[in-house]
Amino acid sequence: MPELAEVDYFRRRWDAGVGKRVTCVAIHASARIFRGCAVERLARQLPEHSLRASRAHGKQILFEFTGGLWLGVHLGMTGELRAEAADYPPGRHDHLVLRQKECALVFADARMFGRVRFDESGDGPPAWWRALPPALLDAAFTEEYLAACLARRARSPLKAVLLDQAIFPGVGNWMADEILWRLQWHPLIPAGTLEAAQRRALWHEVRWLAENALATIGVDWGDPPREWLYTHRWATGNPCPRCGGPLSREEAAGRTTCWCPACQPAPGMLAARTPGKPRRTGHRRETPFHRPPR
DNA sequence: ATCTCTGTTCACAA
DNA sequence: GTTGTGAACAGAGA
Repeated sequence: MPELAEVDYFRRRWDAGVGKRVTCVAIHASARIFRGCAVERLARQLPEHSLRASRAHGKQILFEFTGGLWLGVHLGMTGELRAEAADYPPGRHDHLVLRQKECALVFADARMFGRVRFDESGDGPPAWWRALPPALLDAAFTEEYLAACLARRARSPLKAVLLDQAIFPGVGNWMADEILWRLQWHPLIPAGTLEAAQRRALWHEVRWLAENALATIGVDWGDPPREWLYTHRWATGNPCPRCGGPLSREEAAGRTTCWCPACQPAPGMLAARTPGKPRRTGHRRETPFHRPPR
């Protein structure tokens, strides 16, 4: 479920516990989400320490505690973070519960593709966090950097490259499809065929979508504007919000991919075209739609 | 019963 | 070194 904006939404669910002390920790110690994690250390060290702050980077989340303790969270496919009442009784999939006097911070994950890390790296974030590539909205995510990444994956379909977390941290299946649809490029065009102007258009589109997804989904789990592909991409044959033609859904780069055959012609027929000005539709959300998490 | 899914990793092939 | 494929992980919902 979670991509960049959803991840940030879930990260903020735990803001309820910032500045507050952890009294005890409840854990499903053998749950798969703790693979490679020092669970016993986590359960022993966290109590009596306070949650200080959190940050997100793509699909990764990092919680900082006093005492130089760090909790890393990846939500996988079905992970979620919630703040519940202090006396909340953990459910079957609530694998990690940090109890505080005021509330209970819960990490739940039915399928357990997610992951929890625990580090005692002191003042600075753990090594794995510092090794993350430039975030999409970071100043280091430059057009030149992007060009170098595309060159390295020149023969891969662009859809596959967009899903590469080492290049586009936080982009998942729906964001990749949204970006391609907005650019009117077919998902299978090779990343190396983009010309300079097209690489620039891609750079702009990626940043635009990251910002605007954070501003809609990231804030309150609201649906993105109807002008986006997002709300239409779930069923084959739904009308393309740009041209009204039927949308296609097929597997590409190992994932179900939705695109408009009319707006995004196949690679053999027409190479990726350069849009004049990047489209700027859907800035505002006309019909606020609030859906509770889960 | 069967299929799908907003993710990642690993083994293996070319 | 790059790229593609399939399996595996594990559960819920249609």
